[in-house]
Amino acid sequence: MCDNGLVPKVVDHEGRRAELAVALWRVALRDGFDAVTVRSVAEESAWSAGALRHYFPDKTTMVLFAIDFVVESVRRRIGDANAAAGALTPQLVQDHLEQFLPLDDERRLESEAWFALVTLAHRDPAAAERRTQVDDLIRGAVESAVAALEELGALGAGRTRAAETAGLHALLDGMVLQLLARPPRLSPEQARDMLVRHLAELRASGPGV
Amino acid sequence: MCDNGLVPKVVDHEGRRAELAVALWRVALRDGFDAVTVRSVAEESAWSAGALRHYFPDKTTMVLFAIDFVVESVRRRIGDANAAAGALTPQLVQDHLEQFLPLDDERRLESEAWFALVTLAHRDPAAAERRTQVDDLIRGAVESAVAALEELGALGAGRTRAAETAGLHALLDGMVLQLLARPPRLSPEQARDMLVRHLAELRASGPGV
DNA sequence: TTGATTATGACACGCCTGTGTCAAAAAAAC
DNA sequence: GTTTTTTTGACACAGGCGTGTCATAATCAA
Repeated sequence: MCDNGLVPKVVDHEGRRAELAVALWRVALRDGFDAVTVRSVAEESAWSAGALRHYFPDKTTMVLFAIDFVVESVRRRIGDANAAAGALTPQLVQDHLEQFLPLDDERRLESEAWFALVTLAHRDPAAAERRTQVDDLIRGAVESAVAALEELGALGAGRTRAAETAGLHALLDGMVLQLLARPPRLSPEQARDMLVRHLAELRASGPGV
Repeated sequence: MCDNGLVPKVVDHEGRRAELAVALWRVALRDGFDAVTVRSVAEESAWSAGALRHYFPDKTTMVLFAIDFVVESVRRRIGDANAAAGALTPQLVQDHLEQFLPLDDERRLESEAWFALVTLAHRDPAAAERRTQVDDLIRGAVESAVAALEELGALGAGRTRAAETAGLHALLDGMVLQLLARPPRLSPEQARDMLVRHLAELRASGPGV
């Protein structure tokens, strides 16, 4: 393309995409996910609608990128926390699991993104596949939390890692849903309490032992 | 209007509305809730789009009616089961709670309706109010289940009705979400097991006792 | 049969959507 | 300044949406 040595204007495509993703989530959180259109994101980001097409071939790609963008930030945060973690303690496990609950603005955005993905997955096969990946990510984090409890000797007799992971995962999903509801059906304090109680529960022997 | 004693043609409005609601859910289950439009419901019900306006002033009213239609059928089914119930047993409590899980086609429709309501409530205040009512209905049913366990002496020491109700409600919501996922993250058998285990858990003493 | 009254549904209007097109602006090497 | 390439964004198009309008069909008492 540049056989003659001329160098064209270059822009940071990835950076621009990230900027657009942020604008998209601003719209989604303010006006609801259905208000996310090519035009609304364009206006929010102060660019023209046509310009968006130079970074995303279509709307679906844009939305999925925005979702991946958030998922990646969650992954990074969790990774950082793991790296910075000192001695394994029950409190650490609790903190680890709380990363998936919308207990502050940052995590509320992430939970909203998760919910948007769940909704989207209901009609779009591509989004459904993405949802499975995200669910696997959460499932893995929950499983490692349960494994940590086991290592700490905080997993009661008669409890299997698989069963407790599945149960805890379902509980977390439900809690997110109720924390996200407007008006909220669960306060952050109640949610934390619920998690504390559940982890304490896992300390005792399982049912039928 | 009928001063001269003439009686115009009469139709069963409520029956027609019910028929349209059924058609709406057929569309929603087959093509996704976003495929529900005035035109698609009209085609599904083999009526003209304009005809629908004679039974619902607008689309929102139609959708909310369809949701209420399902909620009412749930309420009726639960009420019938309660009336027909014999002696209070743990199995009865289990059955009662399973009514809220999408374990067969009928209850899958109901759960889909619930999920559609949750989604809708995210953007529409009227739907949000409806969602609160439905959540209260579920919450009440869960609470009465916990109360039944207490009566049966199947609620361990150190467990409060409020806390266990909230926890069980969140767990159920999460289970529904995972049962509804495609591909399902939870099989009906796993879901039933999870519920059995949770109820058995409630039999034991609570954490910290 | 007739006439009053409602039920019905075809049609069109305006809006918003995603998405192509294409001329103009911008940037960097010469 | 000139030239070449990429970036940019205004514009238009087709399609689907919710929702009004209004002539026609259907119904039943007289």
